[in-house]
Amino acid sequence: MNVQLTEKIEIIFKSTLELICEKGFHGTPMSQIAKQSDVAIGTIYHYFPSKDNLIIELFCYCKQKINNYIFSDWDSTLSYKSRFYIVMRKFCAFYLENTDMFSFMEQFHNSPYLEISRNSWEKNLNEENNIMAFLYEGMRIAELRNINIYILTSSCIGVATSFAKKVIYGPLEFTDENLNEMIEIIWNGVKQQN
Amino acid sequence: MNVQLTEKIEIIFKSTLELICEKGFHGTPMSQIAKQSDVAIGTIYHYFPSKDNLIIELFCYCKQKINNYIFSDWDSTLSYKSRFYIVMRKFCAFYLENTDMFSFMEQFHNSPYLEISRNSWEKNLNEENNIMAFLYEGMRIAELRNINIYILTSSCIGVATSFAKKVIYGPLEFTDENLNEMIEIIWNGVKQQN
Amino acid sequence: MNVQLTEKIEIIFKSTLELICEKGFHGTPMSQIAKQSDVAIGTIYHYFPSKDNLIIELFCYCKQKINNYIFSDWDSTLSYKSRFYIVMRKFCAFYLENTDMFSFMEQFHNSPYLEISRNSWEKNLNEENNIMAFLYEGMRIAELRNINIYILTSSCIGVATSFAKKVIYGPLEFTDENLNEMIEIIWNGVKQQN
Amino acid sequence: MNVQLTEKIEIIFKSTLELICEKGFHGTPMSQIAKQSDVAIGTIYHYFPSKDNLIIELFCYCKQKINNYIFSDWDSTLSYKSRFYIVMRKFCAFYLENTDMFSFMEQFHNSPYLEISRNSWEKNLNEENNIMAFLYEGMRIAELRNINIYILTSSCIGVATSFAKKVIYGPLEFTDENLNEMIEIIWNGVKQQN
DNA sequence: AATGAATGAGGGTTCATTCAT
DNA sequence: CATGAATGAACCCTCATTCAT
Repeated sequence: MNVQLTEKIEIIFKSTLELICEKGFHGTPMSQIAKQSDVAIGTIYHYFPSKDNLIIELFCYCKQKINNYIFSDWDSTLSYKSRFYIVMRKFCAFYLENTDMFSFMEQFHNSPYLEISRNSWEKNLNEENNIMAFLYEGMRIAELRNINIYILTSSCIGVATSFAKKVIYGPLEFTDENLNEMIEIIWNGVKQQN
Repeated sequence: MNVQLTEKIEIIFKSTLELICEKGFHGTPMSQIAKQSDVAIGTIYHYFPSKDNLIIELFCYCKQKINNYIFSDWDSTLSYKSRFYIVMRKFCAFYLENTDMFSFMEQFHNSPYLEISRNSWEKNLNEENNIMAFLYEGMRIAELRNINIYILTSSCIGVATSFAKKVIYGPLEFTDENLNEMIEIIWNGVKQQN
Repeated sequence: MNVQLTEKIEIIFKSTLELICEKGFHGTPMSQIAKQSDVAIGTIYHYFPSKDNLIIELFCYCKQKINNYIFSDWDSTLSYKSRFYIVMRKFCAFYLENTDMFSFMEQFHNSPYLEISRNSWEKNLNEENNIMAFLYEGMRIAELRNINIYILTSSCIGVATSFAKKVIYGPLEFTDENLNEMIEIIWNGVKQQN
Repeated sequence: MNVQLTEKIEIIFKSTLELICEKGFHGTPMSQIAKQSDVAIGTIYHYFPSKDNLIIELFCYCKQKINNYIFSDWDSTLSYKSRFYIVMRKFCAFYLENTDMFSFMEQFHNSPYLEISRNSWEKNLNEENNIMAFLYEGMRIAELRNINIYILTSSCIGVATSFAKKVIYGPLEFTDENLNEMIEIIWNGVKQQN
């Protein structure tokens, strides 16, 4: 992120998330963000040079949020499998407690913004990178099968994301049982087969 | 689909896919679709009552296409596992040979269009439902673990989709080895554990 | 009128009247006139070179219709006053039985069409001219005050038109009593004062 | 009216009147109103949510204007007949000095706008209501014949309107003599007959 | 005579952005 | 810092008209 996180900016972020979740990127004009945030349009432009920039900064903000959430209270004494379950569970939990962010992130990931803004966030740490590091570790200590890291990351995140989407939009309940089932599937798939 | 598939409409679909893939929904004005299709704007509106409708019809068209692709040449004498691999492989192959459609479908699935248009396509057969039927069969004949169908479908499709995305945008090569690796992960996750 | 009055043309006129009455000139596209008339757009253009022309011809058609209606069954043996009442009564009756035409004529009279098309209809006989002749006669035989003919015509038609409008859109009932009251007002105003 | 009457809005109103008078509602695009007003299109939309709304507000504005004009300098010590002549004379004078408004009002009264917008203006005082009150008074003090109020109002306004139209478009001169003649006609029609 | 698919200029409207206050 | 009136390019869409059949 390139903006200081003042209270006003957090309000703008929050309003933007709500509106984009409900109406999509292009159903969310700056004028409405201003109104919902209870600031003038000019004020938003004081902090963000453009709408695109606001959205990209918001993306970075969300990445940071989930990243912090997943890897807070990290207990490296736990078994790898336990930590794997925790990571996956927290990934889902975060987005299911912050469906606005989930909706936003999914829209962002599937929009031209992603490529336009790659430079802005790629170097930063992000949840995927940290998860990547965690998965590398799993391979190194032979808890995970030794395969292409991108297959590994995309599999874990892909399943978790699909799961979250089914819960949010679809007919899947967010129960411990369902969550564990899902994680088990992917764990069984990626763990070192004996 | 509610439109007859004439040659003109296929051209409009093709142009729309190309443009949306490159520029996104909202970077693709009707005027450009018309130009790329070499028809007048009015002609598009002769077939589709609105841009939204064009996009929704295109979605249905794509669903039908991939569906036909996956389940053509279906050989029910093969083992379930073999057929599972084929379904997954074809799913990926289709989208990697039709990256325009992939990009479009992903954008669509993560946009307000999905809910707006649910009625238009839900009753139709679609690839997910057929895959769903195939997964149901797997559970019935005890080749797959007996779990919530939505966890099952979203896992399979989620992983395959992530895989395709990594190939298209990212650093993953579309080799048989990588493809098999990916399918193996999910197969190991969902197959009946003995 | 410059078109032969075939059955098809009468249907087109009828549809046009209905639509314009309900939606106004510009809420009535040629495509809808075609649909309502159950003919192809091209067919309308076969008979009328343009929409403007259709509307102007329709205007002439309506003028002729009311003209014929008012001056049919003309009994020149009646007293002038009786005939005055008859003319006024028939004027109102026609439009109240043909509110589509009334709405159309009023819109037409207050639109740029009127001037554009003046040449097309001015030379033709029309109800106003006949009424004008009738009022001239009234002055000549000293039944009416001897005043500017345009004040006379516009007064008679102005009152009758306002009356009809109040009946159609407003809170006035079309009873013999009200009708006579209205005619009496204008008759008292224009008759030769003794 | 629902808009504050700033200088800018008055310019927009004035430009709109001029254009609509010359070209009609539908020959007057927003782009031309903007150009004639020397503001950007967006500025008009800043004050009026739509073209329809602009036209309806303009209607209310005109009603207020003529109302104020007719009933300013009201001298209740004058005889009823004198005041009747003044009201009628002012009604005509206003529209003949403001032919743009006359043309606009007539178009409006004969368009679907009238019904669409009835709610917007019906509760407000308006010239017709005040004229109505004045005519009620005339009946109460036995200066006017005791008849249906709607016949009364529509007669007075109908004649005056026809008169103004003949002056503006037709071959009638706006002289005191013609004006008085017209008013006399209607006065003779509505006054208490002795 | 009759059809209706095709055209594209032109309309109403939106909304990211600017800038004077 | 904050405001929000003003801007105008660009969008979606309409509809009178044409013309090949």
